[in-house]
Amino acid sequence: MSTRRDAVHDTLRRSEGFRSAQDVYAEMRQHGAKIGLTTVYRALQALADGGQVDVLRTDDGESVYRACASGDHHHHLVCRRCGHTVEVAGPAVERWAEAVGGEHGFTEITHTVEVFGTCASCSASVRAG
Amino acid sequence: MSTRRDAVHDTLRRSEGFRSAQDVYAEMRQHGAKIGLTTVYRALQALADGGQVDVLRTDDGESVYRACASGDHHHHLVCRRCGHTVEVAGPAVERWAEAVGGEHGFTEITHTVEVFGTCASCSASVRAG
DNA sequence: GGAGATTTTGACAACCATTTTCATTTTGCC
DNA sequence: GGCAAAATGAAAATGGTTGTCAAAATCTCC
Repeated sequence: MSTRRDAVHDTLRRSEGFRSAQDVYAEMRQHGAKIGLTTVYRALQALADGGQVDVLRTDDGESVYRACASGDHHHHLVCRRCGHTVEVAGPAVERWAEAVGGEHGFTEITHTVEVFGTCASCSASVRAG
Repeated sequence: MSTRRDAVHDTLRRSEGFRSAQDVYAEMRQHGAKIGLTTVYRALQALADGGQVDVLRTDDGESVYRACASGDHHHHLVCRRCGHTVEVAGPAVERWAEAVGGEHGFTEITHTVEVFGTCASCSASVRAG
């Protein structure tokens, strides 16, 4: 029903890595879109609730969003310099989390796993400095 | 040097799970401590920087702290109901993170891994109603 | 096509954890 | 004691996010 939500989703899809709400808002305005910050937040939240985008928190507490290729459960390998993100599957980690939880009598196990690093091209440009 | 920082550290040590800064502050005041919120934040930050407490972010963006028994790298199994926390080691996860990063040409790999669940006593009390 | 109900939108204000500011107090040192 | 440096904390500022509410867009039934 909402063109706005789709517009937000599209903007996200065009991005390489995770983007903040403010960021998405700024970009959309720059491209001439008539949309309010409130609506961007609402759209992002709706998309996240519907599982159409992934959310994570930066170190400084900002929520960042990404339209992922895979709808299945997966994790992220994020370049801490340029934000470039690779989706990775980790069956070993899933099993480990379940096992660890089970050992201690925990049920309804969920987990958060994110991997950060410096991607190849960023470490190259740092060396070129 | 600072009695304040120790007091904050002690308060944290007496707690079972992760506590927010506001939380620690409230508790200290309740016990008659003369301390300001600013100082609690500063102490917590210093302790975190020094690796004496672990930090993580709740879903709603609040920072929560915990004085952990182990100074070594470890992860947490947190009860999402009562906050009860178990420290767990996960050599398999460490290796997995390194491997995944390496495969994609990433260097200086770090990772965040947290496991959530409902602990045995909480699921028992839920069943009991 | 249109009146009225319903939903969506967005400018603005409110929230709230966290940080900054800065004047005061405490501490370390001689 | 006296003085400089560090620590403290009350109050104000910050900033991402959420709530409010009136205007605008959309739907619905006739």
